[in-house]
Amino acid sequence: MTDIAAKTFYVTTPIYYVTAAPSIGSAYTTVAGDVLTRWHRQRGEDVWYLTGTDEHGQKVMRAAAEHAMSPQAWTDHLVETAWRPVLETVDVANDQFIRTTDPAHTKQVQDFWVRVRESGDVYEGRYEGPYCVSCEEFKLPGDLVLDEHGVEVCAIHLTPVETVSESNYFFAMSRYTQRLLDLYESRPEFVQPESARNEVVSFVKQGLQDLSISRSSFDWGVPVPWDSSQVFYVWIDALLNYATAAGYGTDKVTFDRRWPADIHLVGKDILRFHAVIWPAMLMAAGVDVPRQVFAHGWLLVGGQKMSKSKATAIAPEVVTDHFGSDAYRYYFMKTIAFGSDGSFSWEHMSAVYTNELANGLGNLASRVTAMVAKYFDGVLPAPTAAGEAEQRLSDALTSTVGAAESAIDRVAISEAVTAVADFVGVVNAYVTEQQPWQVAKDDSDEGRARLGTILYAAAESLRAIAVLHNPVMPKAAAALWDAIGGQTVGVLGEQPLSSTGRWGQLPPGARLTKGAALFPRLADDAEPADRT
RNA sequence: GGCGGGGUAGCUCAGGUGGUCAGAGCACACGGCUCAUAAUCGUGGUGUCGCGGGUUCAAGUCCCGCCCCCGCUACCA
Repeated sequence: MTDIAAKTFYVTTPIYYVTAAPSIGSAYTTVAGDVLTRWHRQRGEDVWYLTGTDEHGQKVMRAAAEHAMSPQAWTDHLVETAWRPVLETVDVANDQFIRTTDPAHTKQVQDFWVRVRESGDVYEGRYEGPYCVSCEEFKLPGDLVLDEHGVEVCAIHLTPVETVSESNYFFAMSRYTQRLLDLYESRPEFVQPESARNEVVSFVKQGLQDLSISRSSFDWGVPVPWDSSQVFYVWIDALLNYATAAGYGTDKVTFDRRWPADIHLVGKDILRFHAVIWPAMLMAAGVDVPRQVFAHGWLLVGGQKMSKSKATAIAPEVVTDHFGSDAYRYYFMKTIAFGSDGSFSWEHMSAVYTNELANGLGNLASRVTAMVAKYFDGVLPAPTAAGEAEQRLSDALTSTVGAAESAIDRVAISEAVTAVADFVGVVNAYVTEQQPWQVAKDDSDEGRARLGTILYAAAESLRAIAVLHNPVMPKAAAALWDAIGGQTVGVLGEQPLSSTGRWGQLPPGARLTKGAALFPRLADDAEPADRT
């Protein structure tokens, strides 16, 4: 990790829009990024994990007004009471938290666009669209409904909309249509998964229009430096966070090392901004585009997309209060194929917790440490009588590590977690088949040797499981590491994943302790009535 | 309307290029074991693979038509 030449890995979450508090959906994205972060970090890479908040724009202004607060006071409040705390709720180890209201960011946004303007890709034009006088804002086609006379009216006020135009600055994005198509073509991994890539390509193939990048109808945004009557359109400011956070324009050495970002994790609702507008902006400024934009799916609750307006949004702490952060992370990472939509239900989560964590991993750790305590006074015996069964176990571990590592490389997080979970099952079966409690009845040297070998193999397997699960369940992995005397091997977080499969790392003589249950059985599995 | 994804066991889902592809996990049933968090291990699946045609010796797997669900089809984020 101190190797200066270590491979770098820069991963980002979206900058979350602070109109409300985080739900399990945003925490899902953040956890995914955290798992990738911890995984790559444990490979010895120089990882940087960025998350943060998007705080400008009309909607934030409006949300603030509804709470009788200034936009700045509102975002300060929400960031400090909700968005930063949720990182702890789901146990995320980000390196940086950027707010788009940070002066360091806004300054670079301005410089960036001055540069693009000087290169000739920004021009003044007029934005024209349907405008509702009562709402005092431009409307989108979807915001309009037809009245009984077939006239388009504002869906809120049911009054006719006017066609209004305002003077804005435009980014000549249309010039980048072909370069973007070339990008998607030459680097298929740029947008993933495949379904997301298809949508982006078909969208861009229609031909891109230029993008209005400033607004003059409100002032909660980054001021346009060459025209004080305008602020930048929120996305045009927000997307730049990924670069400004990495030192764009301020710290060349750092920026050159981190950029381009290895992966931007985004929900599929904001895919286009990241896969079309963002690379076009970077091209215009002569900056490398990121290596990958990965769109994950929706969290479905009761078969429907979770939604705040439908009151189906669930606060992460409602789940973690009951199941804990490790189980939260495990559940979402393992049961949902990353990139696909996924179902969440309290019942399913309870089942997964009980079967896989309490009865599976937790109980395995419990039975192994209990037997080492019972038969060897807590001191790990040497494996002096290893045979075919141990070889098979060791082989299973090797293939588990290989499968998990390759899955992470494909951002197939659930496959990686599943591989490790399956190995837990293999170890449980090994213990049951070897029947150490029967072997323990044999007091001969051979019997003792065999018993010691079985328990060693089981403990050594737990060692690997702790290392492999560490990126996903840091707290439980640490507790397990502690229980098997892992400190005799080293610091858990510094165990290289690549060599986890090397058998025999836990030294005989290590002290094992049966501590508290890793995942206690949960008595009351009823879903809290108030989930928001 | 166009484009893309999907409709497979009670539930959640796997099933490139057609022939052990009719599967996994959960749930359920039975059996074993007793070290362990009443945990664990083993065994058990006769499902019209959305509907109707077609191609083929052989089709969830290819072709045609149809039904249903979801996403995208640009400046809310």
